Amino acid sequence: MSIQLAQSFYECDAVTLARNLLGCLLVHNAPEGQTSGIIVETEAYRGPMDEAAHTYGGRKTKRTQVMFGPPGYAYIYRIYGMYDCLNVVAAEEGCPEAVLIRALHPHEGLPLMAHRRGLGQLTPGNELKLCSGPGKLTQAMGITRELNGADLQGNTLFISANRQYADTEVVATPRINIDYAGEWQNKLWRFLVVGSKHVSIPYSRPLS
DNA sequence: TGTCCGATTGGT
DNA sequence: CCAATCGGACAG
Repeated sequence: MSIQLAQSFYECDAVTLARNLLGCLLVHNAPEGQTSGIIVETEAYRGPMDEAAHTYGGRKTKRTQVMFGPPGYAYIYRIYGMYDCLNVVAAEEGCPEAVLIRALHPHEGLPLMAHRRGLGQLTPGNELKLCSGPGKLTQAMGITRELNGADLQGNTLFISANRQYADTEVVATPRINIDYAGEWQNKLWRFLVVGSKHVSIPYSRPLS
């Protein structure tokens, strides 16, 4: 039995939240079963000033609407016409910041994850392919755009405290695939757990 | 309405 | 390196 993170946990800037979400447990209760995983990789996207963010320049559209709402809600969008990406809304209402969940260490429901990913049976060799990327983890956990705007205080999709990582166990790198973002691509706003084999792009060396 | 392109992934 | 595949953002 796990308890949802309090809404106050999300009431901080996206960079802080991205760091603090490492080690927390993401849970999805679906009709087919429950799946969960420990968050091992995140990226922060900060409101109007961040050229990489969907809300750059204060763009408030149908898609980005939930980012302008209160913290602790799911912002889920479709990318490349085929994958859904899960974000957690941060900061406060009217301040459109969010954290992209990029990778999980699978915890519960691994056979179901393997099935949803189209990998057939769960095997030792499959395990690293389940949730090692933003598109993979939503597919594995059955998280779709139907859950866009979901309240993370609910019982369907939520995050609970699990373990905490010390700063020595965490690394910050530039964000992935945001070449269009000018100088903002240099911000060290991607956070990963050092040594985790479940991240999207493995950490190899310190940046400096 | 038309065009361009993406906070990705998997295969060549 | 490149195709898949389609909704969002924006120009006209």
